[in-house]
Amino acid sequence: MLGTQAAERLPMPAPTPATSATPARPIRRRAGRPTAAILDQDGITTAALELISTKGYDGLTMAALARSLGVAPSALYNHVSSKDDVLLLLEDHLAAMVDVSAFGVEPWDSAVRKWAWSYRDVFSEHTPLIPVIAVLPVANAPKTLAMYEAVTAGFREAGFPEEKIISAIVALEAFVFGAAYDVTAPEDIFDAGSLADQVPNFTAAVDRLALENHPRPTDVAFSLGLEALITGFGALRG
Amino acid sequence: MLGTQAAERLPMPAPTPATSATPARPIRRRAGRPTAAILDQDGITTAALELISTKGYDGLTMAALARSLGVAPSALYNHVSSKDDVLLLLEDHLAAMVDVSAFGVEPWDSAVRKWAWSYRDVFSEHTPLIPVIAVLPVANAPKTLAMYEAVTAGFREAGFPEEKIISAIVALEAFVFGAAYDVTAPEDIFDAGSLADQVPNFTAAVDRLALENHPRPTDVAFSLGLEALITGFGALRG
DNA sequence: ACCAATAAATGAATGCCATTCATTTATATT
DNA sequence: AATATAAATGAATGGCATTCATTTATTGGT
Repeated sequence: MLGTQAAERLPMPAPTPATSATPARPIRRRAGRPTAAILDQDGITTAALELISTKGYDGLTMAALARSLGVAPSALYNHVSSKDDVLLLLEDHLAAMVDVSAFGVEPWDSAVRKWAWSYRDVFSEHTPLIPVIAVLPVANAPKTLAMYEAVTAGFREAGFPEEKIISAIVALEAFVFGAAYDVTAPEDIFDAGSLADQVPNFTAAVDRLALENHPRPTDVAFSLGLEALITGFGALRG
Repeated sequence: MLGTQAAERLPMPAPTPATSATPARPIRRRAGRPTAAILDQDGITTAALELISTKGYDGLTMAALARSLGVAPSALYNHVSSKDDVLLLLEDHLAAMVDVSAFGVEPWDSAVRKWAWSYRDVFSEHTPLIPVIAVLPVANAPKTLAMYEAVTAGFREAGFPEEKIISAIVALEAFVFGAAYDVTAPEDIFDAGSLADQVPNFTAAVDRLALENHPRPTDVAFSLGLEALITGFGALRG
């Protein structure tokens, strides 16, 4: 789907008739306004996601992005103001993938649970966006705003005191973002190595957790914290 | 101009390692092993912190760091393997500033409270380190390890079930890191701007919180979440 | 139907960045 | 005394985001 969309935007033959069926890279297009616009923000977002999924965030450079779209790097700047702007587009796209469907339908606690888990899952694959989100005014991210609206409405309907709704969402979000980082941590992150004998309590606790043989320790920690937050916040409802 | 080191233009003498009697403004040092080593990891860490406090993390470049120490950029690589290595040194230095003194002295809940608040306060000034911490094996960070040891011991002494200690700490840490980002957010981050009428519940909740007129909304959210976590985890103690 | 303005592309800079490398030389080791 | 090592220098290297002058097809006004 991604490749298809990008390919459809490629002008087939402009100066020299191209015989190749799949001109993935080096079409030489002459400068000047093309018959139809090649780029737009949706296409850039889609191409960026595709690039990230294959090359990771290290591979997301303006040059690589332009190349995947069959365009010169400078052409991108007619549609985004900076690379941060691209990250903003990505963030808003991903916000729309977070599951808020249970709010107003299921009980408050299970709606929060679904939201938080999906929120964490979506952004654990995109942690480089988190520093951007933290500083991003929501006014520039309509889908993110829509997510907040759904969650806020769910809290209100559940009888949450109005003046605490935003604080509770912010706290849950903080936990979600931190937990998203935790997902990316290497398995042996808590291996103390040669210093193990200097931290006996810590080493024992790490070993003890390993004995439980959980498939994903990060999920255990997330569940533990999330349930505590849900229980604590649930008590605030009137 | 490119070749001449800018040490002469330094407005203030660089913080030099205690072991070095090197003049603050070396005019032109010839290549080769100096009488006494100019650089070491402590000096690099101190200079990096100073640089960050004046120029921010954007100003923390290997070139700027070298300049503040009065050496060539390449000299740094005799003492650190990469810029990420510098960030690691910073992280470990900061971990030692986190307050774990209450564990084993005060009741468990107030010890956790003090730890979490100071942890957040320390790293809210250093959020660019958070992505590094998340992937950093603790074996390379002795002071960080010492912090974990103190916290783990405190949990055990408080009667926390051994197999849940690490998960609880990980969850608390996730919340702390996320909250550290939140501290850096601009005040008007939740201003929906022209889209306000499309998100009435959200806008109302934001306005309602503003009515409370708290000095720092971020602190209200942090307190709300932290107290829920402390209450929830406290119930796990045997 | 012309003509000016605009939008959207090109490619060639620009300047910054982390990192590497050959070289130098004072000190430490044998 | 000879040699090895540690720690510095300065000159690349390659990658990066971004800017700018230029080109040209389309649009909108008269």
